[in-house]
Amino acid sequence: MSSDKIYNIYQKLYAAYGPQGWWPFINYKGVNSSKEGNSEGYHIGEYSFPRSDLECFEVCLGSILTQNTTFTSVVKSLHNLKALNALSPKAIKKLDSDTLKQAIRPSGYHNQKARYLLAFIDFYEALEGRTPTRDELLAVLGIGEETADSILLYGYNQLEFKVDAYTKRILLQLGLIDEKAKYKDVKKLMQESLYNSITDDKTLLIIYQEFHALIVNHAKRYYSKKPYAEGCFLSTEFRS
DNA sequence: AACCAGGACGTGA
DNA sequence: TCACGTCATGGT
Repeated sequence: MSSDKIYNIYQKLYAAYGPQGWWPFINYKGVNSSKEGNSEGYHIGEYSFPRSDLECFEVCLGSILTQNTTFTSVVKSLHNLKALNALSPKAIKKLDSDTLKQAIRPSGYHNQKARYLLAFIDFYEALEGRTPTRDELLAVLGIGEETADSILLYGYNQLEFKVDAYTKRILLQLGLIDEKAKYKDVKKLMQESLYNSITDDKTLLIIYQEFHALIVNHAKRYYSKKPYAEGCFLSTEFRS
């Protein structure tokens, strides 16, 4: 049954790569923060994040900035904002438009992402610390399904599985979904499968957070350049 | 030098 | 609904 396959995939990825320590925070310096391919920000094996409203907001910032871009580019943008002392909602709002655009330029789409950030900040401030619903997030300009789930999963510790292009690509390769599978279809498969395997919500949350990170880690190695799945240990086991 | 990156929106069928 | 063009910089 495919529920078992999904959890089995998680176990194999975890066995191969270990805990990933997402979401990365630019001000976090832990003993385990020197993760392969990344130099900072990851809190491997620690799950009490975000530790403040500012860290929650940083997840939101990063989730928007990382749209269709690598996170290393986002880190540059976040450092630019930090240099402007503008990692808070109020401080970003005070920046003049061109300064903001220049700061986030490394992550691409700086014109529309600047608008997205400002739109989100208005929304975020109106929350006054409350956890947003998924529908509320989706109503904000610039927040689609993946970004909403990213914010909820890593910024607010909500049980919302984050599906990205890599997730679809791997599941398609393994024959667990078809090409026309939509975001909600893939999310439903992941969540229902994991729910059948894990009953404890706290454990489930950690798995949601680690699983997506593990998928990205694995996909960067074997699902970035075609032909996909070359050398992928999942592909040789699950397909057939 | 083409291709892809931790996507979302606007438009017209 | 859905397919398609657009948005932009940076790395391989």
